[in-house]
Amino acid sequence: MNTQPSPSILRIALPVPLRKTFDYLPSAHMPLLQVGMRVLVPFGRRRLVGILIEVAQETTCAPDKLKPIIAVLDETALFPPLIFKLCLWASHYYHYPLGEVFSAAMPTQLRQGKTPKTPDKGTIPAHTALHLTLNAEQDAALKEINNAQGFKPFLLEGITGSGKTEVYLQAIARMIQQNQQVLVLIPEINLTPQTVSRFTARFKVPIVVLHSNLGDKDRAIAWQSAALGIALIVIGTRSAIFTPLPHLKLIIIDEEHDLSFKQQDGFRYCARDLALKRAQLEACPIILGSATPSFESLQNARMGRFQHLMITLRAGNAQLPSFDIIDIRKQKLQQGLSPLLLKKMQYHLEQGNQVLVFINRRGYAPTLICHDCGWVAECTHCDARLTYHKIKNTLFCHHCDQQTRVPTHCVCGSTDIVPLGQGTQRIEAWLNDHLPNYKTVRIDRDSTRGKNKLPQMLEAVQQGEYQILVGTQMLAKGHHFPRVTLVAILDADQGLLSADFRAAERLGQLIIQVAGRAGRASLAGTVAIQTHHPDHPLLLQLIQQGYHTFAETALEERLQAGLPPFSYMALLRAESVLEEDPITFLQQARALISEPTLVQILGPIPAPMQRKQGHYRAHLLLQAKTRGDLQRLLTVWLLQVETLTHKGLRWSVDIDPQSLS
DNA sequence: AGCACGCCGACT
DNA sequence: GTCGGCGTGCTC
Repeated sequence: MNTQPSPSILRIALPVPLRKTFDYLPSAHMPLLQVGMRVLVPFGRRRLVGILIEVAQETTCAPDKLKPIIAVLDETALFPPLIFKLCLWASHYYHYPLGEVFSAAMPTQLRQGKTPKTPDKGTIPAHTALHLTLNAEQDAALKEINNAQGFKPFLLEGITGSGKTEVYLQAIARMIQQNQQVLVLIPEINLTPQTVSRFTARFKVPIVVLHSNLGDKDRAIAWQSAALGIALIVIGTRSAIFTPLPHLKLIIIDEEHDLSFKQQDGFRYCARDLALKRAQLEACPIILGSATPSFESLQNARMGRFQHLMITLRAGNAQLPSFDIIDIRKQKLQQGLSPLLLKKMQYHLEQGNQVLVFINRRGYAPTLICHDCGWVAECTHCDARLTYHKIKNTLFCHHCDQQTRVPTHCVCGSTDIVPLGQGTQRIEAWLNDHLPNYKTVRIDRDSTRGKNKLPQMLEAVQQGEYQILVGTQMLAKGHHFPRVTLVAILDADQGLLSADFRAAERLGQLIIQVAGRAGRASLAGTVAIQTHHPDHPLLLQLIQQGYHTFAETALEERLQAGLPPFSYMALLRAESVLEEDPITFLQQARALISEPTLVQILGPIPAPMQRKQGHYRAHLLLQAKTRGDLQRLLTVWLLQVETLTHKGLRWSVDIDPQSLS
């Protein structure tokens, strides 16, 4: 196509799943234009809000196709240059259409073209700066952070209870004294109340919180308050990484290993990685904090790309928990609990302490089976068994939320249909029956649904209303149970045996995180781990030498196997209601790659759970020794993949996939 | 992704 | 004769 000279061309990124921008003409009365402004444009029969990318002098588009824009929606760029650059970078890195990246980067109301309201200035009372005394390690870490000039990433590895938060707080205090802004990213909504109250109690400065439960209106106001420099501290989940902050001088990623920093659909960005890019653009320090750092971050620290700060002592006089491996081979288990574990539980309960029972499976039983013929209840939309929930006497699919009545008869005519395996509900019920003198509370997604349910339950636990806590992952995240002296991990084997190369890393993180709930204050804690593999070397290393040594060994295995973080992956995912289509599509996509290439291509293969929510899924995995090799291939290849048309087929690229399912 | 246009089956 | 199924194709 010829390049046509033209007076002025407005290049616009639009929220459509196309890897291109669209050119428009200015309208009659045009205010001063800035890149990063929102504009309203005609697009087919619709009107869309887009972002001005460039004012160009020429276009490859046929002149008769060009339409004038309808309106300019901002007086100044909604995306200041730095966030603009971050979005451009993210679009390239994650191979996601630029207009959709911008769309994801702003609050819903602004996406809809509404004008942001100017928030109140907010009163800024004098700082309070009542700090706790730091121990030598905390103090050394803080000094390093305070001395940082320009872009500088820190990995703050501190065991649970070591007072990482106090280090953050004092680093923040210094920034806000100078009227600078700080961005704090946290993993989960559940953590928000505790973290926020800890910050608000300490700092008498405007703080805004950005999380998914915020209404559209409140979110837009909070965002604007940050963008105008009114809020000095911004605490948010994943998407807060895109908030403009004119005086940003420090970024903190708390629990940096947490998977929720990676968006698992659509624009599959990792907020932790974007935060590193942002800190680089902002030329400011960034702290990645965790008791159980991701292997990626540990490797970055080993390579000297991150400065590694370690806190190995617990704050105060709190003692570290001790670990007990319970060999459950040949043991007679009662609802997954071994006699030895029960004995331990009873002992701790008799001492007047609390016990936490961790099982990563909600519901009553993960399977419902016919005792006469072996039939099991399966989801009609997924390749998965249905989980029996006794409380609602219903079968649920945990992958698509399908809900089914519990059958009274099997197809074979038998009425002997029984639950198989254990979930939180079953353990809870069994403990209520067998330890009736102690009150059990169940904490999982089902029991904590509803506003304030979780905080209320946690409060009741603190008050000592319950002696036994049964729950899932939720229990591993951030909440402190000072009176818990025994943590029981009912089944460590799944993590040891899984085919996923990240399973060991996840298990190590989980065990250490759950263990961190116990043994606070002056009460020593014990962690009991039930397993059929009591001699597993990684498990032994984890409990005998700690997470760090465990991770070093596991990283060595990754190196030998050429797996991340020693190689880089991209996953092309495809799904369709037709069984053959995803594989066919991926075969065609693969054929578009001119081999030989430095990128290793694996597949296509059916996804681990081939059918999910009525869709058949398949994967094509790309792996390379360097990011550059992978990125170069993706950039040209995906434009070709985009031209493949398949009715009803949906595909997406996942850069640095965290889960290969 | 929307939202058209477009060409084949059962309804007033 | 029309309403409507979703297959294909375009959007500056």
